[in-house]
Amino acid sequence: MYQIKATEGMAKRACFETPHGVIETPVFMNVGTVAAIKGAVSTLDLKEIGCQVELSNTYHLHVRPGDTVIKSLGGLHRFMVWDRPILTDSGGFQVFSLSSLRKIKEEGVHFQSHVDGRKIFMGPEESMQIQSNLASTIAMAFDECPSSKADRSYVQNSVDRTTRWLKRCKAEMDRLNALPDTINKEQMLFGINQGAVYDDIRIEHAKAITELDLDGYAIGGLAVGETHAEMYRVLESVVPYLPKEKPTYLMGVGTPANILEGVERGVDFFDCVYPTRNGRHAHLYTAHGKINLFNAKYEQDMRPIEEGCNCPTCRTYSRAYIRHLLKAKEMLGMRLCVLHNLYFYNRMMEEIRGAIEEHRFAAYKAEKLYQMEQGAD
RNA sequence: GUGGGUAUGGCGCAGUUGGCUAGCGCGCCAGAUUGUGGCUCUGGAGGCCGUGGGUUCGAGUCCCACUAUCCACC
Repeated sequence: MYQIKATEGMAKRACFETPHGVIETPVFMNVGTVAAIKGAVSTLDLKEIGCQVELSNTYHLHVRPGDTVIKSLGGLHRFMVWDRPILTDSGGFQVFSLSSLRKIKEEGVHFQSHVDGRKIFMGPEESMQIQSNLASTIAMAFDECPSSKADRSYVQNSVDRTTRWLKRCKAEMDRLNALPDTINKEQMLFGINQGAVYDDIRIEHAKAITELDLDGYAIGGLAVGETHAEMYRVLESVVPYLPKEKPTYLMGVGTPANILEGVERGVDFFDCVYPTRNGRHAHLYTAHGKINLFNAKYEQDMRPIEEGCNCPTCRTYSRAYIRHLLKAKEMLGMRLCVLHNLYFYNRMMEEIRGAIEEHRFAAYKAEKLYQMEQGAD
């Protein structure tokens, strides 16, 4: 059940009810691919920094420890001790990101495991079965994410196949949810729109997938090499063709600025590896832009990462100390940085929700972008 | 004390029978990174080749002395 509480232009402030609790949108989902937020961050930490939804990956968990193992242990929620919503990505993106290790066919994709090299086959049915075993709150459809450089005919063929795959996903999900030994019989399914930067292909695809009446719709295949202008244009073209009574999810995006632009164009869900990956590599987000703690100028800087930030890291430690930890490759350094970055993202989403509720999102966005462009010291 | 080895950017090393603006790894400095392979990639700074002399058109490369350091022996 998706309920809109306020709107401002295309921007929406809504509540999305799930079997694992309500998701307040717009929301940023914290990425924990292998059922772990990289950087020694626990699910207890996630609660402290305001995470609503955790995101894990079908392909990675299938390879290790195995979805049947997780099912026998009671599902992903119990396994990682997280009682809030979990969204599992379908493995479709790995068709793109592990492109040197796979072959795409009509029935599905043959992978070579990145861990031990063994052969793995994943098609729509397999992806749904794995996600059902993981018992995540929201399962993503198994799709192909074509390269932003792919030519028109390749993209058209790929998108047509993704539509056929989606129908198989839906049928398999319905079948699995009806089985007696399925852990989460209310598992939801989101479809994924593709079409690279070809607006007309995107729109036709959006029309085709919305006929299936799924629980939500994602826009995939963006932020994979195209320009920001192209990404925003595609959003403006496609979002109007997605149902307004369902959540819209922009996959893999993005920077704080990307998120503000996405919210303005009607997106409810976001996820991105930036706060975690950049945190591990000393890139920290602040209201005044990104800082690189590896820079020598922070060697004796006793200020917190961000003045006024209420995250566990900024309440306690200095830039100088964290820089030292990172330089010494101490795990604590990564952990403190990832905590700060995730807190930053989650807090920004909270501010965005408040701004839309009070119909001042446009002003909030302009102010936020202006501040970030000023640069931090 | 004797014999032998080694001295090249912060550290560890390459530098062919002497020949163009002396390289490499790590580190350092800076930048990239968008449904995560704890990565990866891209730039940059930094060396009068231990010191002094010699041979030569030309020496990091050859010769002599000195200094430092390592190993073995007394």
